[in-house]
Amino acid sequence: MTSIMDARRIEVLHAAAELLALKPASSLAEIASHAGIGKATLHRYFSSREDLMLALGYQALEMVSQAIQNAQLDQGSAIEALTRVAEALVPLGDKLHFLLNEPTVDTHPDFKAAENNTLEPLYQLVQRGQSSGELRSDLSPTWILYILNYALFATWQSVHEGDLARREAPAVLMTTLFKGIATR
Amino acid sequence: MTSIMDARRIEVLHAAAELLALKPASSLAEIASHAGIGKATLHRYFSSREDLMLALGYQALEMVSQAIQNAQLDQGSAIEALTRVAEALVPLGDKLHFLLNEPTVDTHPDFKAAENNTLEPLYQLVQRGQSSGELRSDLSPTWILYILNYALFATWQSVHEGDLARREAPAVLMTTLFKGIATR
DNA sequence: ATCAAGTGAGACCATTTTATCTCATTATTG
DNA sequence: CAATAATGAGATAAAATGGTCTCACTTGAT
Repeated sequence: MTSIMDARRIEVLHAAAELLALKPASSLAEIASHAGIGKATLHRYFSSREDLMLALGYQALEMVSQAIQNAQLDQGSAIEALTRVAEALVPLGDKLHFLLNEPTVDTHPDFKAAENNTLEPLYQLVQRGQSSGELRSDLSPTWILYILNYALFATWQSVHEGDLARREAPAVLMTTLFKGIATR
Repeated sequence: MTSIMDARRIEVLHAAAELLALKPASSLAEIASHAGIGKATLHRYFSSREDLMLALGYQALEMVSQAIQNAQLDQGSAIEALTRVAEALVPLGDKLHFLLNEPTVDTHPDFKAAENNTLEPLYQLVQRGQSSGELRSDLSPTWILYILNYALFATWQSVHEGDLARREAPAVLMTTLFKGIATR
């Protein structure tokens, strides 16, 4: 009973994320319509807009978490591991895009903590890269994660805008991130 | 008469940009209040919300344009020139931040053109850097401008969040951008 | 000092959006 | 097949917001 509802909720969340990526100011009516359900049903799943947004946020975190697990961060060099995560994350742009803009989500107290929690493995990966000498040690891990995050957004936007081919996007992202834009 | 009103308008715009950077969904009442004026007066300056947002966008472009002119892009190496622009742009974070999220502004037809227009010198600077061999030629200038833009946002956010000292922000930004996060 | 212009506070209306509720219809389950 | 649960469409209320207007008050120019 709840399991089937959970499955349905997830479908709705994906539809919502998809629409919000295109139009961040979508109303609940639009979201329901885009998900192929009625307003009433949407409210049965998520009691308020904030509730929906929060669920959306946690779902996004869950997807990132999955990507991180699949990437097997402890295998191979730190750079290889980072590349694997990035490659897994780039296609998720649509579903993660709203995380940047939506104030509802990142002002919520618990959410920040959850976010830090799921990003923790990445943090440790960066530290491993610094210890092994692969990554610059004169940059703080926090800053490196920041720039990784925003570079991902740049990639998504660029692909969405048509300035960057989807196939080569991850490679361009990684070489830019690792080697920079200057010739050595 | 109009000149004094123009001056007042500009003050209001700065206050509005400041507030919107903190809370992108601010109502007109909040904006007016934060600017220290009444709702009615705000409407006397800007006849509608869209009007205000657009003025905000053009003001932001104007500030960027000024920064570009002051940076004397044709002087010295491309890297030096880029560094000068970035240093000028970093402190303007608050005023430019909303440019990323606000749909009102970047969907407007004329605005995109104006934006491309004021960014044109930067585009040429990047091309100069590629010709002189300072910047990688296997990256498209468009992509380089994208990543520069988002790296700036990362810097603003990072400074705002307290993770990066304002003084060293430009240097960190530029070395990350030019040399990347990997050890050569 | 006087007069005109501009301003602020808030009432007011129209519109949009969230949220609740009802009810007929459809699925589901036993 | 029958009973029960879930759904969709829409009516409705409640809240928020954009935009207009009035009016008393301040400011500044003459």
